[in-house]
Amino acid sequence: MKIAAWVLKSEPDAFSIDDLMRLTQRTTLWDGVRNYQARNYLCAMKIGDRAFFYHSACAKPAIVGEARVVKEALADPTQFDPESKYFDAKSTQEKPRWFAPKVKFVKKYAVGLTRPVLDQTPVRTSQLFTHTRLSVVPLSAEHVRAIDALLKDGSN
DNA sequence: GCCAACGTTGGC
DNA sequence: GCCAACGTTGGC
Repeated sequence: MKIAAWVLKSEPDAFSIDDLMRLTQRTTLWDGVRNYQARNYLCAMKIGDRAFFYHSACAKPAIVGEARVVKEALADPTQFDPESKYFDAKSTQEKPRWFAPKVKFVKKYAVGLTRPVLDQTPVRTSQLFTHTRLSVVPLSAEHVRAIDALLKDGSN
């Protein structure tokens, strides 16, 4: 599958799209990911790539907006910080295990694209729903077209 | 709060 | 290298 865009999942209680909007430069390092497949996807992200922001583990799981990759992944600093909950004793500066790209807020949707809505489109076949535990997921061009179609005729 | 799915760890 | 135990995620 040719990757056309990404989905970044976050629990809004921990870090929501509103939190991203409030940050200086509306930019953040997407750190703390500790899953190898997700890590590989983070490393594959290129500057300019589109990344949909998904709220998970909450009352209304949904794609709530989008961001854009502004810096390709570099060693995730939290893995070296013993104070961080993402500290990894097996990581070294020479051989980091975990990487984090930088993403910037692009927009928040007036109406989020909820699970039941996405389930009625080809997006249901994406790893967002077939590999529910993955927190970074690639989307195909078909998936992106389906999302754009929803955005066009909705209140967004 | 429950439960299913699944990734990770560690003993052998 | 297998597999059981365990921890975490995420939808409901």
